[in-house]
Amino acid sequence: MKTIKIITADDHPLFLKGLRDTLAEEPDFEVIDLANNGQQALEKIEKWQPDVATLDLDMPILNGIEVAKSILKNYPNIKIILLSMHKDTDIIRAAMALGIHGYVFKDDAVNDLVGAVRTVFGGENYISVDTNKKSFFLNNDNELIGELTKMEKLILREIANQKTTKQIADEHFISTKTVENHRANICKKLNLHGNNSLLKFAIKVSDSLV
Amino acid sequence: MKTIKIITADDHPLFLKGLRDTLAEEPDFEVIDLANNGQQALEKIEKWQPDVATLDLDMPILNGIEVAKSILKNYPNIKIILLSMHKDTDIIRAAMALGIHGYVFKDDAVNDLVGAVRTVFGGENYISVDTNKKSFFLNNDNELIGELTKMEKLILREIANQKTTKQIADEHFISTKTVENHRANICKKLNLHGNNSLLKFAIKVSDSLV
DNA sequence: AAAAAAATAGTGGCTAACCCTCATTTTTAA
DNA sequence: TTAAAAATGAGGGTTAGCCACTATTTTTTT
Repeated sequence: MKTIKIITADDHPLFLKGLRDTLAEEPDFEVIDLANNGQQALEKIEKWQPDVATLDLDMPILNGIEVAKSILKNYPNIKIILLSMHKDTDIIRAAMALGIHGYVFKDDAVNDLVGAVRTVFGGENYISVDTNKKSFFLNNDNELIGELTKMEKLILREIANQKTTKQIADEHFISTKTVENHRANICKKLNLHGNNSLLKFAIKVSDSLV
Repeated sequence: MKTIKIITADDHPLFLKGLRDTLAEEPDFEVIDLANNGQQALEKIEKWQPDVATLDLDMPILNGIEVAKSILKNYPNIKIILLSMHKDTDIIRAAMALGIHGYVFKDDAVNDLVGAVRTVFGGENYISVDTNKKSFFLNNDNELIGELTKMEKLILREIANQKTTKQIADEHFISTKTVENHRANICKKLNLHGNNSLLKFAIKVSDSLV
């Protein structure tokens, strides 16, 4: 039986140990290397070419999304599972839109991770949520953030960085009205409505905006 | 040789597993029970009367500080080690002032926890020293949050959950004006000014709100 | 070169959040 | 059992973001 080669990255040593031990309990899994941050994860994944990489979302230097982007682009055969504290639909949607294969909540990791590794290794996607929610995500074809233009992404990042419309306008030498138009267009594309909805969204997905 | 009896509490199963495994590797340590939240921790500590209890700071129902207070008051012989993500000097100072015996950063837990258990069991206090780690974890948001009243914390949580003033008012059967007053008082206590500053803050620290 | 998309800028209206002040009742603590 | 703290409620004002339009210039694509 072929073993599934895995590389695991997390910046909390104890969590990393827990992940490694959980995975190592499976006889057909082989944790070939570990990483403490995104940069190291990228290097080790490129060096070892594992079957599956499990990446923490919040890591120093490079976060999980940034590592995933690079891997997905250069090594499309390597399956990526993202681990996160956040059970946030918007972040999950953004991650899956990037082409990440699995999304596991850290709270559920001890139960779900082994299944997630087998699932993505088999070529399917895995999201650890209640089944009713799962179907919603898998059927959702909206690429959302991916549909934004360069300027719209820039402004979304600025909003996530707590900038006001006026600040953004001043710093980029454009009219506040232009910024407002971009805001409106972003809201339309992302189906956001109501008071401060864009600000809320921007802050929530700020990890995913690179 | 007498074994050191330990109870460990953490709301993240994988972290809890990591802690248990780390402690269980020591031949003279005995992890007699585990807990997933503060309430359970309190019950199990009272039931088993361990030598040492390691408590996560951020746990649902009761946080580590609250559990520690109760234990220290009723069972002064049980040693308490607090585990936290936050390298916040004010929190550490507050914890040690309460009479807590050890304070270990989760980042360093895999290296420091065994030593911490031996040290506090021997009757001394233990604080895991900041090695070369990232200083951006040092923020005083949590200290400020501690000064909020129950109602203010509740409303801050609701704001972090994307609720509007009207929604909060309706769901708790109080006037929107009351909610607005609480918002204003929270802003004062936290030194927040300007448009949507409270919303931004609430979303930012939503992980720390227990 | 023409068409499409993106970036630019504006008018005007609306609402939620912020900000200040004040007052009453309830709960907690000294 | 008082005094302090917390929770409740309100008036009145400012502002930033949302919303629905229209319109010109620049860039990209076909």
